Amino acid sequence: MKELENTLLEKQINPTAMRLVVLDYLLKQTNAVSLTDMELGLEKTDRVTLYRSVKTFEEHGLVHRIDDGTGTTKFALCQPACTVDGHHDLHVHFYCTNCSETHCLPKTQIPEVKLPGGYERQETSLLVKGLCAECRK
Amino acid sequence: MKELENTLLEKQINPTAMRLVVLDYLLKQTNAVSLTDMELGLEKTDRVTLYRSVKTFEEHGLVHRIDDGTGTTKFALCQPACTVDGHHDLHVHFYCTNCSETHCLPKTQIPEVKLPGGYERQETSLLVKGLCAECRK
DNA sequence: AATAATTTGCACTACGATTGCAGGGCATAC
DNA sequence: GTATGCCCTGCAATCGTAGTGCAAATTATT
Ligand SMILES: [Mn+2]
Ligand SMILES: [Mn+2]
Ligand SMILES: [Zn+2]
Ligand SMILES: [Zn+2]
Repeated sequence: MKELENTLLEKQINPTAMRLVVLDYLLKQTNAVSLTDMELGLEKTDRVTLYRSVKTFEEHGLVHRIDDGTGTTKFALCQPACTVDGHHDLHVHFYCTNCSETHCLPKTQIPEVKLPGGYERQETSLLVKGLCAECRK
Repeated sequence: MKELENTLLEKQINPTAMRLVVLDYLLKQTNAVSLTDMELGLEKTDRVTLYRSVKTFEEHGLVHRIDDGTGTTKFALCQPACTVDGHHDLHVHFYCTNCSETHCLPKTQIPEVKLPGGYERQETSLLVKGLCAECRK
């Protein structure tokens, strides 16, 4: 698992046992996951440690947090462009109202929004709710 | 205060004393407000009653809820276009990272987003975080 | 006024997010 | 090899918001 270790090192994250496990888990997901998802998906993990692990990941540009309107924060791995300097990938997120899954749509970028005079943008997030491809079949 | 009463009646909301007070409060706000804001801004109110009042308002197209990423839901009055059939105003919301205020930007509509094949949209929300006009001065 | 329907207030529950702190692991210095 | 310090982990506990159940109060209907 040198691969995993290098991923962390590249983002200047100390590759501890716990963090390697968390990264491994995240790499296997196709949807954004909550802390509870991780807790259930991993053996013998403490919720708070998970919480702090993903927080560290987030601060180093390895994962991004997603607010899908459910009240439970979800997390997903970032595109390579993201660094410790910030998250530089402005893609749309999708929440399926049927299966309750949250997806990143990395190929769907958030369009430019022209703000009224005086406002200064720092971050933008766009969430679409609806039916995912699976649930529409 | 026939005015207030009519506003409620137009949306087919029973104009109780409590609801008139809540509507009056909302009309005076320039920002979106949380339940706690209302609770503090009004005398002698029960949080749960407020909760249910705005819920009713929301269901009848009088207010809309705003998720500004803080974890605390905010509420604001709708544009006239909204009815009991649904909220028909897709404007951008803005959260100021300095003063922590949340604004509706009714003149800034959410642009079209083309979803990948198979996805079906039901709702769209767009949140911009940054500095508001006041805080940038 | 009596009755029925709706609304309100209080108590209590649920749950995710977050903190404090003590103990464990690890690297480095001596 | 042992001591020192720093980072990481796990547990307990707290916080804050959302939400429910039910009885009492209010409002509408007859
Ligand atoms: Mn994403
Ligand atoms: Mn709004
Ligand atoms: Zn789905
Ligand atoms: Zn501001």
